[in-house]
Amino acid sequence: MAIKFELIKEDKDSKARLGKLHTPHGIVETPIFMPVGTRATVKAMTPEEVKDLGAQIILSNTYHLYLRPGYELIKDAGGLHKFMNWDYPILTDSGGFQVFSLGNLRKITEEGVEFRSHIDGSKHFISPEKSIEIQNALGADIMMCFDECISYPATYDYVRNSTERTTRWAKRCKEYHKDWDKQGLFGIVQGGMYKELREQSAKDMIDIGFPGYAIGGLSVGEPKELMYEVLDYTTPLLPKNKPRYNMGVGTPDYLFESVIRGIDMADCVFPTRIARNGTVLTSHGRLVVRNAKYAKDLSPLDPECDCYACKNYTRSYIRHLFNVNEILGSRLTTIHNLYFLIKLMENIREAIKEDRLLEYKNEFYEKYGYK
RNA sequence: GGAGGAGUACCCAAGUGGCUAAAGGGGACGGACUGUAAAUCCGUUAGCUAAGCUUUCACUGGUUCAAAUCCAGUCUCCUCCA
Repeated sequence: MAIKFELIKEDKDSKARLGKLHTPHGIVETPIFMPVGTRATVKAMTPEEVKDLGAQIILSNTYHLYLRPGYELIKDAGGLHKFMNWDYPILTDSGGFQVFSLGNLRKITEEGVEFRSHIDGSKHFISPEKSIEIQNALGADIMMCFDECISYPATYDYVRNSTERTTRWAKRCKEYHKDWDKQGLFGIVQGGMYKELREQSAKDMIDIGFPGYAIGGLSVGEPKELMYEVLDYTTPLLPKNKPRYNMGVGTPDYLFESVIRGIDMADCVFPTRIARNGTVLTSHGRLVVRNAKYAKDLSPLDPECDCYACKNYTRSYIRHLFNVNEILGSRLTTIHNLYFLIKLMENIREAIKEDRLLEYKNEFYEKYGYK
């Protein structure tokens, strides 16, 4: 089996876990934050930089790579790892999120999803089998089942029908995938914000059986308390000896709250996206570095940070770069934000190890300015 | 000296009697961003005691119920001819 999860320790005050995720391209320490590199690149970063920031695994995307450059090209290039020069673990999303994000550009049927390309409007059809075929060609260590990420709010009937279909699709994904020594495949629990449907979905996914389970359909616009509530009752349903992945969360509070509820993995475009838009995460909260008030501020983005950007550059300089639309601005803020979350997860792992996660969380929240 | 053209908000620029505190860009300022249709998107950008009121389209005066828009004069700039 390509994917093995080693549970090292459980936190005494919460459901947090410390673990090691074994993959064909190395071991990932959990809980982990995974930077997103949708189009075979973590935007603005070289893979070497991503690695130097401490990233252990990155995400990429089936739908985007299928459209461009095409999965056969990547297969011929020796797979995604080789193609993008990243020799560490990769997880590919199935295209399921695009069923959500592409809105009226897609049509869902039992067979699969018809997409209108967001690039040129051309029609494409992705079924569970097709998604796995593409992901097999890409060769990521961890593949995701093709699912529908349901938007919020959604009616009970819609969620039930969609979730049941996601379950049928998961079976088809599992059946289609052959080489389990080379690549793992995770199931995705859906069920919207309905407890009963989450429970059913979790049970169904476990019955099908995967080396890891994700909780999908969260962080789609629902109030955060609702997300925490869903995590509260969904996470404990998942097997202890398998990794649990909360898809699409990446603010510090979401990460803390997920980990505390027993989540091992998370990914998010948040740090890289807001970085390119001129916002950074700091130990004292978010800071919009392109704001005028930093024009003459010669301090680093975060005085308590020892990332490359903070060690070498000032807010004033980085604001200037944004002001004149120089690409280095985005690069520096991206470096900082990724480092910030990677370091945060490192601290979280350390805190779990020392049984002081909740203390650490409280300290962090207070300083960051949460609540 | 002669002929023609132009002066609009921070900048460029549309508008040539009422629906114009004035289109559209840019800039500036602020906000959003959560399995990436994103180096994107949204909002504000004359002043105020902001419902409303007051002062604006080079300047001065005039015509009109009503003027950025019409008329007269003045100033400034541009092009061409001497």
